[in-house]
Amino acid sequence: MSHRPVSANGSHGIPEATVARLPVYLRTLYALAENGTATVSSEELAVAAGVNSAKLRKDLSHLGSYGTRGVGYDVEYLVYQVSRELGLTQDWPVAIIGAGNLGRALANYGGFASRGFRIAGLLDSDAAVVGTRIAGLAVQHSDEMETVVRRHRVSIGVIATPAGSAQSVCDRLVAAGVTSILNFAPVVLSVPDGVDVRKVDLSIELQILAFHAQRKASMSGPAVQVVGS
Amino acid sequence: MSHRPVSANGSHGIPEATVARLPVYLRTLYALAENGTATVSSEELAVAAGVNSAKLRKDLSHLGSYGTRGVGYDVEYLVYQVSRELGLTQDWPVAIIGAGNLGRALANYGGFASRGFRIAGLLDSDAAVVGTRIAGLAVQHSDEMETVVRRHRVSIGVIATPAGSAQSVCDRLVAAGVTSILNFAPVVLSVPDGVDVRKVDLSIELQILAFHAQRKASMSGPAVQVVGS
DNA sequence: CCGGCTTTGTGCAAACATTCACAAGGGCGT
DNA sequence: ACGCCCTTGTGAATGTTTGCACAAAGCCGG
Ligand SMILES: NC(=O)c1ccc[n+]([C@@H]2O[C@H](COP(=O)([O-])OP(=O)(O)OC[C@H]3O[C@@H](n4cnc5c(N)ncnc54)[C@H](O)[C@@H]3O)[C@@H](O)[C@H]2O)c1
Ligand SMILES: NC(=O)c1ccc[n+]([C@@H]2O[C@H](COP(=O)([O-])OP(=O)(O)OC[C@H]3O[C@@H](n4cnc5c(N)ncnc54)[C@H](O)[C@@H]3O)[C@@H](O)[C@H]2O)c1
Repeated sequence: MSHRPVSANGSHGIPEATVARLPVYLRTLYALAENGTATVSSEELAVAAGVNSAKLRKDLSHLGSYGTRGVGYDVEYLVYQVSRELGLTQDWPVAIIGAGNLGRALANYGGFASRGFRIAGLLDSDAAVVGTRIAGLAVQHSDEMETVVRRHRVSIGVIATPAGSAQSVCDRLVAAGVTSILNFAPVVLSVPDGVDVRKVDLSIELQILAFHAQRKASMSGPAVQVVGS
Repeated sequence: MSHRPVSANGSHGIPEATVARLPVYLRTLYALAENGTATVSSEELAVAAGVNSAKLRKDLSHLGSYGTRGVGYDVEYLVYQVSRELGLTQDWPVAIIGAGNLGRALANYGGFASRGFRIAGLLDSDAAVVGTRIAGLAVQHSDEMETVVRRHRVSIGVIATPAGSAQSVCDRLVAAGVTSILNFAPVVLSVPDGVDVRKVDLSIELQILAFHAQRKASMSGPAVQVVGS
């Protein structure tokens, strides 16, 4: 997903690749903290997070100099710093549009609320679904989208409708003031500048796996190997 | 560049970034085909897929020279070529481990089977769930994992269990012969060389969105708009 | 058959990302 | 108080991805 190339490398010059890894570090740090670990070296943390330790250090160095040479990082302190950088010290109201199979699974997902993401609304256009309660939340009609977004100051919208409705739902969310969208529908959404879209696409992930699986298979399988040279 | 004389280039040269975009192009091409479009230019396809047209052309050039200068690409032919490259001309049996909220949503997901991915098994360790039918499939006990993987020659496994079980499920899948894993559990899986893991993590995506949302908020909010004192 | 128009395929340079390798810094044992 | 040992933070080297810009190539109208 290409984002705008961030106009100027202002005070916040954190590379996109780093931003994408910070949540992984954070999760790893939480696990360590729960485990009673007070201090961790870049090497240990890197192994636990599945990355190279130099990369981890460089990533963390973008947030500031929070380690102690010869010792490592204070787990609790680093949790705080990473959380702050990611904006997790505040609450983020989220609206989920589409209460089908996926929308319901998302609403039921505990890990959702666990990091400050609060479901402010669960909307659907199907009258048969509206009014039912999911995870303690009553499904609202999607006519309420604008109202919900404004009342709860929702800035993050999750699209879990069929592909055909995704763009129009997206447009409405944006018009209502949402500036960040997580899209589960298999379509490329088009949005105005200033709005961030991230997609989660099961089918794409499987196809990427299939590509590599095929490559592996043609290696050890039939004798169709090494032609080039 | 040294001109490799022949053969389609099955040789291992497609950049990872390209591989990740091919499924998007493929989806876009299917939409065009359904729409009756027979031929498409790189510019049109690029816009529909949400990428730069030079990038698209370079991506496609890795598969071979399938365009016609002055005209564009034949949609149907390109669908075939991209599909072949991704390994979608064959069937990929998939096993889903964990038939909870997410596992059930996945099993019910139509787009799953639509590209040659066939659910060969849906497994769970909970006796209360085993035996129930989901999307026409009986949930099997996870003791059957090895049997299912071997009998159906499953090479792609989908992990939809709680985080705590994910690594052990992963180990068993790998031991049984699975070499590609799609992981929905919020943990870093460790696997031997030769095994591919891709993760889908809702929580990470939200945190990335929160980071950018925070930055946007601090732009227009308080007078941080550096203008030069 | 030719010249003009359009669009591909790619050389190249810049931007971005990863990794190595080590000097600088800091704690700890003596 | 000192020096040893460990680990951070980062310059520099290397690798990857992007996007521009344009020559080469194919179609079409005349
Ligand atoms: N289920 C999965 O595992 C899965 C996986 C990957 C992607 N997806 C994608 O996620 C999306 C949802 O999948 P699903 O399985 O939940 O589908 P679903 O059909 O079960 O649910 C879709 C819901 O959206 C509602 N809806 C339709 N149009 C709407 C609108 N304009 N406004 C509000 N609500 C609307 C429908 O009433 C329905 O309840 C689809 O785009 C699907 O391709 C699903
Ligand atoms: N629900 C979501 O929207 C969502 C979103 C993102 C990530 N996730 C992650 O996906 C995973 C599944 O989420 P869920 O909401 O479906 O949870 P869930 O609790 O509803 O389902 C988990 C299922 O896995 C089964 N299970 C547990 N251990 C097992 C084992 N060893 N072998 C086989 N099956 C086993 C359980 O019996 C249960 O049926 C979790 O790791 C969760 O963090 C879920």
